[in-house]
Amino acid sequence: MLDAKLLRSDLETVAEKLKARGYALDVATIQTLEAQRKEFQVKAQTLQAESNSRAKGIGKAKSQGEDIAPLLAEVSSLKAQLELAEKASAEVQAKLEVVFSSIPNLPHESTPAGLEEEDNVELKKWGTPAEYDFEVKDHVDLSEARGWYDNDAAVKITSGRFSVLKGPMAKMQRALTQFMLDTHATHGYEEVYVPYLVNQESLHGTGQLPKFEADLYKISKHDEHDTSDRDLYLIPTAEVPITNLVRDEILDESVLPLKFVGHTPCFRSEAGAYGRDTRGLIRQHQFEKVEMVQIVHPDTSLEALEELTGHAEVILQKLGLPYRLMALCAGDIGFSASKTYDLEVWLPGQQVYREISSCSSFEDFQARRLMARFRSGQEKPQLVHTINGSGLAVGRTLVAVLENYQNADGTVTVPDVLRPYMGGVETI
RNA sequence: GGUGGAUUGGCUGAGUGGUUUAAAGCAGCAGUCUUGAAAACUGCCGUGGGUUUGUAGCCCACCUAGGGUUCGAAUCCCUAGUCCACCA
Repeated sequence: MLDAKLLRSDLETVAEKLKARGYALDVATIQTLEAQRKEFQVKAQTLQAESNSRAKGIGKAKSQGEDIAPLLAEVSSLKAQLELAEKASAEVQAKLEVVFSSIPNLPHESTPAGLEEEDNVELKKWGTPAEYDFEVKDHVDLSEARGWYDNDAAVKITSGRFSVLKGPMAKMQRALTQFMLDTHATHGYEEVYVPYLVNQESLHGTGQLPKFEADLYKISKHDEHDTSDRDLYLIPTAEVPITNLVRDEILDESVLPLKFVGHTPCFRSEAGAYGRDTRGLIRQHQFEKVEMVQIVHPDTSLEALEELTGHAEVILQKLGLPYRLMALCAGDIGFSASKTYDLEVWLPGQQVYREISSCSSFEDFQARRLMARFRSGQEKPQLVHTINGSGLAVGRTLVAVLENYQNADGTVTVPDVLRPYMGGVETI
C-alpha cells in the first residue's frame, strides 16, 4: 500500500510514476472519495466528541443528585446523528481502502523504463553453455526414458500440471533443497518452518490480495455452524508466511536486518497461463521453492537487494549452471515490488534462459500493509523495508541440472556440491 | 467431544456501569546528586487515525477479536480465538 498521506498531498506525481509501469491511476475518483472521507470523518468525530462530553456531564449530574431527565432529552437526537455520520464515514473509508489497496507500488528510480518483457535489461551473464557432441534432450524426454517422471500418474491422481517424480530424480530434488538451505545458512539466514495454509490477512499483507485471488487455491472450511469467513489459502510462495512473521510487530532497531530462509511447496492455480509451458516441470500448480526474506532498515534496502540476489547467484554458481541476471523494467515488476532482479538459467533442452529466481525490494509497500515497524531509541516507530527472493525455485533447478549435466548415454552427472546429499553417487 | 475458569499497556497487576484522563509497581528514557557508578529523588514514558505548515495544540479510536445493551462499557450480554483446569 502506498502512503495515504502521499496520495492526498501529491496525487499527480504518484499518477505520473505509476504510468511508468503501465498503471492508470483514477485521480478523479480518488479526489472525490477523499473529499467525502474528510467531510464524513470530521463530522463523525465531532459528534462523538460532543456525545462523550454530554455523557460525562450526565454522570457528574447524577452523582451530585441532580435530575438528569432534561439532559437525557437533549442527548437523544445526537445519537441518531452520530450513527448516520459514522455509517457514512465507514462506507467511504471502505471504498477508499479498496481503491488504495489495489494500487501497485511505485517503481524505484533505478528500475529500467519500459512496459514489455523485451524492455528488461540484461546486466550480466555467468558461465558458458556447454557444447554437446550428441543430440541433447529436454528434461521430459530425459527423465521419462529413465522412468523418473510420470505425468500420466499425476493426471490420474489429481489433474494436469502436477508431477510424480521417482527414484534418483525425486532424491535429487530433495538434495537440491537441502543444499540450498545449508548454503543460505552460511550467509546468515535463519531457517524457518512455516504453515502452508494462511489466512486472508497474511495474503493482504504481502499484496496477493485483494487483486490476485484468482491465482490462489482457497480451502473452505465446510463448517455449517461456523459462518465467519475463516477460509484459508494454500501459499503461492513462502514469502507470504515468512514475511508475515513481522506483521503487527514493532522490532528493536538492533535486531535488523532479520534474514530468514525457508523451504515450502508453493501452490498456484496459474489462471491465465493455460497453453504456456504445458510440457514438463516448468510451470506447475505445485512446486518446491527455497525462499529468502530480509527485513531491513530503510536506509539499507538497496544494498540488501543486491546482497540477497548475490546469495541466489551463489547457488547457481556452485551448481555450475550458466545464467544471466536481468533487471526487470517498470512494466514487468510485480504488484508490490519497487525493484526486481530475475535470474534466468540456461536450459540446453530449449536453448533458452528461463527464470529460476526473482528477487525484489518492496521498500515500505508490504511493511505498511503489514504494520511491520522498528523503533530506534525513543523515536516513533518507522516502517521496515522488506526484500525477498527465491534461492532457488527447486523444481526448475532440477530441470536445469538434468538438462545441463546430461550425458550421451542418457545418464546424468551429479554436480559435485550435490554428491554429499546423494550418498556420494557421481552419476544417476 | 463436554464443563468450568482466565484473557487489562513492553512485563507484573488494580479496576464489576459514570468525577477513569486505566491505579500501582517493574523495566526503559532524561535529569538532580556523585570523581564515576549504585541508591535515592524528580520528570517523561503505548499504538493507530483525524485536523493542521506542524514531530505544537485539540479531537477520535484501541483493556484478545467481532457484534450487542446503554445517555455512558475494561466492567453487562452474545459469538469467536487463545491459554489453564477438570470430565469423557
